[in-house]
Amino acid sequence: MHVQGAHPVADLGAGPCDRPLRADARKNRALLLEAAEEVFAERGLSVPVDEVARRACLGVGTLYRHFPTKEALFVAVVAARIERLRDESRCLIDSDDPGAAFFAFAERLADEVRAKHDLADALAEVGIDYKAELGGLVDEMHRNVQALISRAQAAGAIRDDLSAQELFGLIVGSCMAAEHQGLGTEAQRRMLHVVFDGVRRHDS
Amino acid sequence: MHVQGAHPVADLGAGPCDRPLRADARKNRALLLEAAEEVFAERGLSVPVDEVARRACLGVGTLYRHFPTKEALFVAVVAARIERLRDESRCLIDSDDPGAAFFAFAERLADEVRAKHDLADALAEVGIDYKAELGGLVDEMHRNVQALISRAQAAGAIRDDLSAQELFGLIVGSCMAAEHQGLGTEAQRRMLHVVFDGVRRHDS
Amino acid sequence: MHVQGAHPVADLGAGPCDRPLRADARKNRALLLEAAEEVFAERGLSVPVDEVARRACLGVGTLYRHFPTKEALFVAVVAARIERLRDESRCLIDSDDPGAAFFAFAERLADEVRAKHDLADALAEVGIDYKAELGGLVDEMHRNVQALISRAQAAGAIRDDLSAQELFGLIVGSCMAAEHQGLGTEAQRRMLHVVFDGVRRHDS
Amino acid sequence: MHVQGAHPVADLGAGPCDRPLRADARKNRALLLEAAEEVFAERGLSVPVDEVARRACLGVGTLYRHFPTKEALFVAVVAARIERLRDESRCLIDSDDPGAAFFAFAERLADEVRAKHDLADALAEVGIDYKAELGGLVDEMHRNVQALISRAQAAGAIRDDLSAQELFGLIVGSCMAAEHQGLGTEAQRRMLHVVFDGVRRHDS
DNA sequence: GATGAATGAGACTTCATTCAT
DNA sequence: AATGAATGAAGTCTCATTCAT
Repeated sequence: MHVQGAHPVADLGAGPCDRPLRADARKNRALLLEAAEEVFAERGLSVPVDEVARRACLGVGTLYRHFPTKEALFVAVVAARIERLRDESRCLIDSDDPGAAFFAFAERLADEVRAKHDLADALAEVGIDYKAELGGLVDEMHRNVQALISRAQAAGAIRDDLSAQELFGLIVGSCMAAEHQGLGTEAQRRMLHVVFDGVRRHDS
Repeated sequence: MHVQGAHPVADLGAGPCDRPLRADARKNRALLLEAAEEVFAERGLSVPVDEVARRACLGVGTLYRHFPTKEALFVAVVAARIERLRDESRCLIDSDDPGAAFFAFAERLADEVRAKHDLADALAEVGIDYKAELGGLVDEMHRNVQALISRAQAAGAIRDDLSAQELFGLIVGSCMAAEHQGLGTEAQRRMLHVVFDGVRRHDS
Repeated sequence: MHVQGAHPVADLGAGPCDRPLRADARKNRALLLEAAEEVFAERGLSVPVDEVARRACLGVGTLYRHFPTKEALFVAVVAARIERLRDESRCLIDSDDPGAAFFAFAERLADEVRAKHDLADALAEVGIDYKAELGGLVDEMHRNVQALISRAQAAGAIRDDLSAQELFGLIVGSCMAAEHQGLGTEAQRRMLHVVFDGVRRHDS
Repeated sequence: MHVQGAHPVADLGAGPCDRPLRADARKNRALLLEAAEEVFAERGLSVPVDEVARRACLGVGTLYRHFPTKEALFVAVVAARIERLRDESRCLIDSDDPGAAFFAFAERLADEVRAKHDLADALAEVGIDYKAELGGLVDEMHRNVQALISRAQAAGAIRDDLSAQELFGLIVGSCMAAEHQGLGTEAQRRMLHVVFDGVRRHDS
């Protein structure tokens, strides 16, 4: 899933550390990130940090050694997800079928959002608060997605007036709402297809 | 706790009440609801209740006399909004142009959601948590909207596979996401039109 | 002990409140201040605020309603003491025997400091951090003391090169140190008299 | 815990050690003491131990190997300073001019205290808490200072009712207070001279 | 009925100390 | 012996809710 080298999760929020983290520390960091992702997804951003620590079977202190703030932890969770999407979008850019590539990514984005409502909040809030902190990561992903869009538009597969931001808004928003309303998979699928149909080129 | 008929949470001056509150009490209740709507819209659901009381120029005690719980206050705010939408949808049902009526309501819903992010959360969460508490109110509104949809479908204006819930999800979701991302009015408008295009009948 | 009207303790840190505090609230505020004075004196500034609250037989919440911050509480304690000294110094200004008045105040200051080592810290720190917060209070007291000094100097009772600040430093410092070293009353008295002798006019 | 002779806490390179630490260990111990002295002086006793370790470019673990407790580290810092003063006072005892020797030491003590507010706290608290732990060190210094005082008294240079403890109290206290009040060097000098004048023999 | 003071559980965060590497 | 990651008790502060005035 991680396409290129090293420790892609660790390069955000950890600051510039000369030597890589010790083996156990890296494992714990990953445990914490995983636990946080789960817990935030299950119970929203208002869960106490102690809960995250407990889920990771670690002390709060450890959590705070890795993430100096609850917000930092959250940002790191979001960053990990954005990284995944960035990498996946990059892989799709060179596809032979730009339309298919576009919709594949859109589906993938929807998958990621579904059942993970904090990413929804997160991506939604990224545009406002976290853009600074997530640095170029969001921009990179946006550039990739914009490329997917442009190529799909050039191929005549989708409408011309659509930006990456709007695409994110539509998909994230619909999934988020669907989930909050407790709609079943079927209804979610229909909603997504309404969006897809809206995105497709019309001759109206 | 609810003593008399119908939808006791919502009657803030709309319909005639079986045993009406004293004049000043009713005024205070209205003040509180108004303040709560404002404050929740501005700062989200996490504002302290004291803030709501202060905005209404009343003591917390008074607030708690009218609403036994912060949640109850919130439900009442949501209820008031749903009532408005219910009434507006009812008025549109008998329109001569079902397609136009449908889109008019959809625009109206989007207006209501825009810049009121708590209603977004609220409507979104209604499907899950508050359905019970909001009693038939949501159902009524849904029935009205379903009627709008059916008539628009019969008139060939919109696609056949669309339920009221999905419509809500799409509109609420896109507005909510647009707002959170800080997108401008123009982008929001484009997103909404993507949804509208998706909702329209296609011959694909 | 309070020379002029009303509630001299409450007019610091409470902000401008139109109507005076309710009777019980004022009582509790006083209880808290008293408890804080005691507890700080006994165990230094590092006591948990909970301890202060417990001593006052009140909840922490109440403490925080009256003093928004641990520091604010501390400032209020200091303020109460400075008020006392300000008032006492004012009373001594018009004495017929400026030298005696000066030494009387100096003794009084020493009494206040002795066995209250937080005032020591407090007065000491006033010059740096709290000057802003204690507003004119410290200045008022300093002006009074400066007047005492000037009159005593004019009367030839004390040396010419002495400012109020230095006087405070000498007295507070010696008492504080004496107390910390666990010196007995006798030694403290001797130290104070060394200072007094140093302060007196010499013909050297 | 203290295995061999005399004043085991203080031997950081001063005297010959019965079973000397390995060269690097001794260097680390010295680094830590130096760092602690600096850091405590700059930021007070409340600095985290990690800060001391970082300043010494060592791990906390190393710190704890040398000093079993934060308090132990602090005691060691104080001990080092007291040793210096002890040695200096010893050198002055045989001076030809006991009065000058006395005031020289007093100035020296003031220098040591000035701008090192932890020694102030430390020396002040020595009398209470650390006396036991610092073993005979303080006593030795006190004996030396007492000798200085006695000789100066015999020479008629200073008043007869002055003990070493009181001298310390006066000097430490005035410097400490001066520093806390943020008084400039000039005011500090004046305060010290008031004390000196008080200490001198008067024929009053 | 209205007021706002009181309450205290619980949130986030720090830091002295221990222990695996 | 050195390192720095882990620990968790304890501290400050918030806020939903109750209750005396």
